[in-house]
Amino acid sequence: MPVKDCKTEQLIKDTAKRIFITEGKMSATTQDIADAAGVNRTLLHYYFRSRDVLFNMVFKEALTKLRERLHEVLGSGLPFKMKVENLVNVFYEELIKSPYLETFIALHLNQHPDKYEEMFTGLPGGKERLKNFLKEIQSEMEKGSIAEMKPLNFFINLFALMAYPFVARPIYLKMFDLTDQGYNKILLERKKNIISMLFLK
Amino acid sequence: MPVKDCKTEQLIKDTAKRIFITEGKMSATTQDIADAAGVNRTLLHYYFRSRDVLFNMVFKEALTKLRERLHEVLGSGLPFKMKVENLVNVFYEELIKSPYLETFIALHLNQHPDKYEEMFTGLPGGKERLKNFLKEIQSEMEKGSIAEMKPLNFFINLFALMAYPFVARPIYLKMFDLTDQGYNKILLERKKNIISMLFLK
DNA sequence: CCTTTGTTTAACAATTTTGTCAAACATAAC
DNA sequence: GTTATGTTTGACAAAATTGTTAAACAAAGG
Repeated sequence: MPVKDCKTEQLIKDTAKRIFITEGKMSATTQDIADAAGVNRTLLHYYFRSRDVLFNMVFKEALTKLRERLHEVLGSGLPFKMKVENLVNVFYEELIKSPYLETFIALHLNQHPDKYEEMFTGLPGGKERLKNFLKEIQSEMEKGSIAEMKPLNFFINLFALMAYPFVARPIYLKMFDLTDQGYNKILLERKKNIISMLFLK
Repeated sequence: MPVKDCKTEQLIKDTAKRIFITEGKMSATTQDIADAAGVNRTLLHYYFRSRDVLFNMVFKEALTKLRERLHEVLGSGLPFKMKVENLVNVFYEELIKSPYLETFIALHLNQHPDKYEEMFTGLPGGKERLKNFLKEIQSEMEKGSIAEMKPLNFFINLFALMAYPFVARPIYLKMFDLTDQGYNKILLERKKNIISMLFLK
C-alpha cells in the first residue's frame, strides 16, 4: 500500500496562504488557487472538503504563528527597549511573509464578531503578558525613556508604524512613483526610524 | 410627465458606500445592498447597470473626495505645524465616515495595478503639492522642529498613526476587551498624541 | 499478477450571484 | 381620461462558483 503523500495537500495550503495573505486576494476562488498550485480543483475538495475549511485553516495557522512569536517576545524577560526591538524584528519577519494578515484579521473579526474567540484566548497567559507589557510601558514612561501617553496608545503607535506601511505599499508605489525594490529599502530603513520615533533616546 | 426622482438612486449609492467602505464588507452582493437599502435588487441594475459600475463609482467618489480635501490642506499655505494639524483633522473626519477606504484602495490597487491611473493623476498640481510638502518636511528638519529622517518616512509615519487604528479597531476591541465607545475615545485622544509623536516641540 | 489504498481526473449537479425583460405602476402634462 | 415618461416589480436567463461522484490511475504488498 502506498504511504500517505501530503505533498499535494501542503502545496495547496501553501498556495492558498500565499494568495490569501501574501498577495491579499481574499476573494480568490477555488479555481484561482488550484490554477496557482497547478493542480486539479477537485483536489482542493478532496483534501479540505470546502473552500471555507481551507480558508479558515490558512487564517488560523497564520494568526496562531504570529501570536506565538509575539507571545514569546513579550515573555522574554529582556530589558524594555530590547524587547521592543525584538518585537519589530519578529513582526517584520512575519509581515514580509504575510503583509495582509492583519487586514485579513481586521476584516474578518469585523464581519464575524464572535467567530474567532479561541484564537484570541488560545495561548495560556496571553492576556497576562499583554497586560504586563502595558505595565512595562507605564514604568518606562515614569523612567522618562518614552513620552507620556496612555500605554495603550504607545502600543497602538508601535503596531501602526510597523504594520501600516506593508498594507499601504500599493498606494505609495503609485503616489511617489516608487519601485518595489525602492519601497523595500524604505521599509527596512524604517526599522530604526520606528525605534527612534518611540523612544526619547 | 414625472420629474426624474433620484432619491432611490442616491439611497442605493449611499447604502453601497456605507456597506463597502464604512462597514468594510467589500464582497457584499447586490442582494445585500438592495436589502440594506430596502429596495428591489433590480433597481440596482436599473440605475447602475452592474454591480461593478456601482462598486467603482463608490470607490472613485470616496477617493476623489478624500484627495480633494487633502489637496486643499496641502495647498493652504499655512505654517507647517498647523498644516499637519489640519491634515489630521480632515483625515480623521473622512476616516470616521470611511474607515476602510484606505484598505479598500490598497487592496484594489494591488489587484488591478494599472486600472486606477486617472484617480492619482486627476487633480492638476497634485504631484507638485505632494513634492512641495516633502520639501517643507525637509526644511522643518533643518529648522529642528521635527526629527531627522527621510521626508517620505515622516509622511508615512503621519498616515500610519492616523489610519491604522481605524482599520485595526476590531483587533483592539477583542485584544483589550474594549467597547466601541471606549475605543472612539482613544481615537480622539490620539489626535494630540499623533502631533506630539511627530514634532519635537 | 492481483489486491489494496490512496491519488487524480473529468463529468456532472447544486448553489449563489449577476444580469435581463416585459409587464405593472405612478404621476405629471395634455 | 389619456398619454408620456420614468419607476418598480417578479419571473426568468446566464454566468460564476462550489461541491459531488464515479471511474481511471499509481504504487506498494502479498
